[in-house]
Amino acid sequence: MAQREPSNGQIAAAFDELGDLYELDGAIVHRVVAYRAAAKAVREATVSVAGLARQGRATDIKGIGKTLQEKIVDLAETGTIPAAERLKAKYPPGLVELTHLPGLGAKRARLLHDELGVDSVESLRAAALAQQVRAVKGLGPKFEERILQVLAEPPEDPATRSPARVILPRAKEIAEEVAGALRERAPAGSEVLIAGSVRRQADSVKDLDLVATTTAPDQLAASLAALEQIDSVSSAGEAGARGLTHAGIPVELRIAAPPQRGNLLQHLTGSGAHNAALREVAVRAGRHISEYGVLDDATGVTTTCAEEQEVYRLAGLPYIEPELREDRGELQAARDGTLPKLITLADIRGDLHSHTHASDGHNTIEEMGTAARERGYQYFAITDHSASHGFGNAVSPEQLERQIELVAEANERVGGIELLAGSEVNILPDGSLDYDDELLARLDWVVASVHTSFAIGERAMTERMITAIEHPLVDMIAHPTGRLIERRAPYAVDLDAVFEAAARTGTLLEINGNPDRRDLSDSAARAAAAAGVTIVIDSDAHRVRTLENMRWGVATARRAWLTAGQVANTRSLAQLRKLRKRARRRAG
DNA sequence: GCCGTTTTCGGCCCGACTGTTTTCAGTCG
Repeated sequence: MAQREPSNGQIAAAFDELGDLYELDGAIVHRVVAYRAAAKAVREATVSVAGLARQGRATDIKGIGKTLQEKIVDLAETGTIPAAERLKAKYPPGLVELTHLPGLGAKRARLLHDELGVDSVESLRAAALAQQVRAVKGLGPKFEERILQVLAEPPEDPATRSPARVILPRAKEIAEEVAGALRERAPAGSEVLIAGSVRRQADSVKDLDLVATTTAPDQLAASLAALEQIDSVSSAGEAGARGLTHAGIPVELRIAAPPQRGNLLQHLTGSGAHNAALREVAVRAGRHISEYGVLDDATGVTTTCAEEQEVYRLAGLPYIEPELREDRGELQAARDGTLPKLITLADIRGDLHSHTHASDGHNTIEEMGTAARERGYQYFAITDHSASHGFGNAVSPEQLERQIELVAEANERVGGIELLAGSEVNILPDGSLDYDDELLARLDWVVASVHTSFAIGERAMTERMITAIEHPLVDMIAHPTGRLIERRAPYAVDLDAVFEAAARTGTLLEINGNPDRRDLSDSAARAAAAAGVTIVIDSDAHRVRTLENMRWGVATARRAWLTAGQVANTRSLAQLRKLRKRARRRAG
């Protein structure tokens, strides 16, 4: 193959762009929506969609049909999509950019183009300043003013439309502060609940959604402006209020009468795609779901629901957990009765990835072990970095031997929990490890992971990972894709091949609970489990406080549809030990 | 352009807000 395969990100971007172009061209909205849905599906895919398309299997992905599969093949073989080239010749790139401005969409961009020859941010600004925009039929002075305001907005380029997303713990913390402050100001009996992507426990969040029930809606909505977390409020009434935190995160507060609490909570929890799909299911059953109730076609009666369960029941479905509401097959599973019983934090019986001040952690073995015991764990692995970590405080082989003794001593002193002597060993670029086998064989728990040389290319990285996975003494691979949420993309690696090797060898793959990582991701962990891989959820704690990160790993596991049975560290230590490769080998 | 407990054709959520309108179109979530 002469040409490098387009990445999933590149394919998704091409579909988003093609959607924008078709929208400018006046295509029916469903076609445009189909492109955007396909872009999202490709972006979430864990394997090379270009590779799938070449084999004719991209249509297995929901949202990709024969036409889009052909376009992916075109993109892979020629570097472009003919339809996109044709449309790009028709509409200048600046025009597409205009459709991303707030308040402007395809229709108005096209109108400005046809009437005034506007084809860029610059020419739009000039037309608005010359008061030509207000003269266009259908537009007016208010719209023109708004345009100038939008174009003047510092500091970001208004055309990039990329509001910073906040990782989940930060978003959750602010949401809880705002909700708590609202509760304090609300009359007795009021309720303030967190909805939206925070409730779905997404990797990151772009706005905060709150649902309140109260007897004094005007008063509650007005009180949002008075909160110390809130910078400004753009609207407030009995239906709710919208504001901006000092960190620039939009907050939407919606208020319902108590009997409609379930309808509004369901609506505002989303996701948008889940709600749209749920409402389609309901329509087929002759019902119409909105945030106000469920309208029955046959009787003309709208039923309100105090609880979300009731909304789903009226759609003919069992309750669906918030973490599953991403339109990733949950409605089908609900109908078929195959929704998983999701793992919870309470199912976790041990943590198998942690650091002490022997490497880059901040507490002693004893402090970490005691804190783990206080969390109710039965076992806890100390896995400091190996010799070639490269970020200081590397543990030499001699130091690791000493560490094994220290863990054994701490185990005596702490009591009530089994401390395991382990290591997080570097996977070198050729797939080898940086301790010798004799030393590794003495450890209770061997974690291997990549910390250097991320950009060696997909083939080399895949071979590197598989070599480590096939190592008989490696129990688990930590943070298998190296991603950092909102900061660093996963390194190029063939996850299908990694999952196959892990399943074949009985090597466990981690969901790392560090909220910047959550690696494997939800969709990758789901694919891994489907491939027969057993998952471990860890905190990767570097101090006592971050043992708490286990919860973000569990959140990702829930979004990955995982049950307790698919996660190794929900088992007793005796059962966990039987899972280890070396035990399986002995058992034959 | 996708998809199938009605379907290989004919559908494809629901409502708020804004600004332009005189009954609605466009945009947004």
